[in-house]
Amino acid sequence: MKPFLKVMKALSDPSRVKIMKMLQHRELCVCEIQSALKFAQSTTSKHLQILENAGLITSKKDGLWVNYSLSDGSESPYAASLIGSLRHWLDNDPEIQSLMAQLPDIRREIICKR
Amino acid sequence: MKPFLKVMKALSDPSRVKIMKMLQHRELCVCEIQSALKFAQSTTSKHLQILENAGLITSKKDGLWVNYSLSDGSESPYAASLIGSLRHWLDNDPEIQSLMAQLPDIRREIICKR
DNA sequence: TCAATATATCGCTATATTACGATTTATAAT
DNA sequence: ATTATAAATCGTAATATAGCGATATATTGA
Repeated sequence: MKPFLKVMKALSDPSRVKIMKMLQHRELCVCEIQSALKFAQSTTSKHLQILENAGLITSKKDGLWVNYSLSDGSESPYAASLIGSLRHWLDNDPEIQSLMAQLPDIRREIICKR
Repeated sequence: MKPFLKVMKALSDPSRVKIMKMLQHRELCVCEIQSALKFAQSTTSKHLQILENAGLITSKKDGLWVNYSLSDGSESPYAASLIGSLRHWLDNDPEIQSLMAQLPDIRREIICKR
């Protein structure tokens, strides 16, 4: 039951759902997500840990950056199913849409270096 | 986003997942569910309200009893999808299995009347 | 080696959730 | 009408979650 609940809990938070939707478009580093959601760095990192622990996203280190992307779902059938459903869900949500609109402007070379 | 989050939150609690799995087998009244989960009546009722509010279950009054059953999903596409997935998910979970084993013995005529 | 940058983790506070008992409401039977 | 039963709602305490700033860790470049 735990793996299932992890996926449900992970997707019970609007910020984490937003992260999932952003990652549908491209992989992102922590500071890009932080900038998009206007959260503290620690908060952003925590959300990412929760999503990763549920098997919904994966991370790949690249020098100083950690790139997060959608998981292939091999870790959890529940994650796999929800990742698939989320691809077409919530695209018409106004909050998601405005977030997607600003996504092209969020580039690590410009946004990061604090 | 709210309707989606309601479904995810509703399914983030192990007791509510158990209720969903029990309702796959047959409709149940509050005191039957209460007896199966060993919860106080108010706690049981609250869980049912949360599931119903998410569009995952529906209720039908029959005299003193309120019978709860799985929703047809027409209220929420997210609920519809998860109701479908849950039909085959978690059947091998030990907690779910032992709950299902005792389900035949939980009958309102015997259990209720407190 | 030292400084700068990106991320992760820790400690704390505010808020949300879960559980209970007590009370209220609705229905049925006497 | 009165009593009994099933369920819903209210108030409250315990626990979990989300957010932040401060700190620790890891990597890069000078």
